[in-house]
Amino acid sequence: MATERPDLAAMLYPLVRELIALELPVLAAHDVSMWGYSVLTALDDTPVRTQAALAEAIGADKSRIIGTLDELQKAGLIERTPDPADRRVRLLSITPLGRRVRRAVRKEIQAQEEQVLATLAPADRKTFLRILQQFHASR
Amino acid sequence: MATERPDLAAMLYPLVRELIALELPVLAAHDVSMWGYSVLTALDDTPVRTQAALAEAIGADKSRIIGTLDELQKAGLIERTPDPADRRVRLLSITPLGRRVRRAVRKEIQAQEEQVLATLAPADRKTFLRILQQFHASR
DNA sequence: GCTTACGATATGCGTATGCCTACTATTGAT
DNA sequence: ATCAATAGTAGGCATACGCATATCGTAAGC
Repeated sequence: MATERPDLAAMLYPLVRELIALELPVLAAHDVSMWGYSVLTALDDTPVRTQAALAEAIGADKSRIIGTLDELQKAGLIERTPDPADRRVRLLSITPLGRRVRRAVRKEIQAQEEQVLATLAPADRKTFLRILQQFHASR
Repeated sequence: MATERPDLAAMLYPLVRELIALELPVLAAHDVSMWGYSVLTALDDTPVRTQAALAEAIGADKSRIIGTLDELQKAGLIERTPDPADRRVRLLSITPLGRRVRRAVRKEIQAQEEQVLATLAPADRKTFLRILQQFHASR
């Protein structure tokens, strides 16, 4: 049976808070919002998609995502092209600039994350990352 | 060097979202808010404290925590007694009822968490929990 | 052709958040 | 005795969120 321990959320939430605090300055330096970065990440990993599908994929609200897309488009980081096959649909794609920004941001963010990961023993660090990727891939 | 991987927050946040979704019905069933549960947990683990210290401990706003304390007090889950030594201070303590509620909630929450933890191999599960507790204890 | 369904968009509502100010009672130092 | 600092409390303000609804153009089945 389980040993006495705090709830998972109680342990994870402060960690996430700390990680977000580490991310914010990086995002601000690149003029990208959290949602914007989330969109760039999703588009870089999976090229085209409808906006509704994108919203669902990143856990955002379908109607609230539009301002984010507007900003990204205006900054030249993504493109919204009407689908010739279904003119209701806007095909989303990341631009080369968007890709560069996304990767630069990710690199800096992961550098910040070292402050957290460095506290783990090498074997633990490896296991931890593997488990998280497993969770991430399975949902 | 680091293998290509999503950001920690990108992997952790969906997980936390899922865990919170599992918690909410449990909390609702016991008529306790998330902040309320957070307060009960803090007080059960460390008996007395001033409200300001409590707020800081659970990462809440000093002024926004008051409604939560009012509710908990009204429900008989905590007590606020003036400190005889410094009458500005209200000493906070969890009541026996509060303790029972907190522990019942935690038990049910951790039962829900099994849906997440059960996907891990036994060794991974053990390591994962150990790492999280390590993070949790270190901040 | 007409009706129904769907994608993108805009907007409103209720609520929660972080941050900040102000007020009262009380303390502690001068 | 006076004054600055502190704990708890209350409230305002700007922002963000999830949820719901409405509109408009388009698509597809009948």
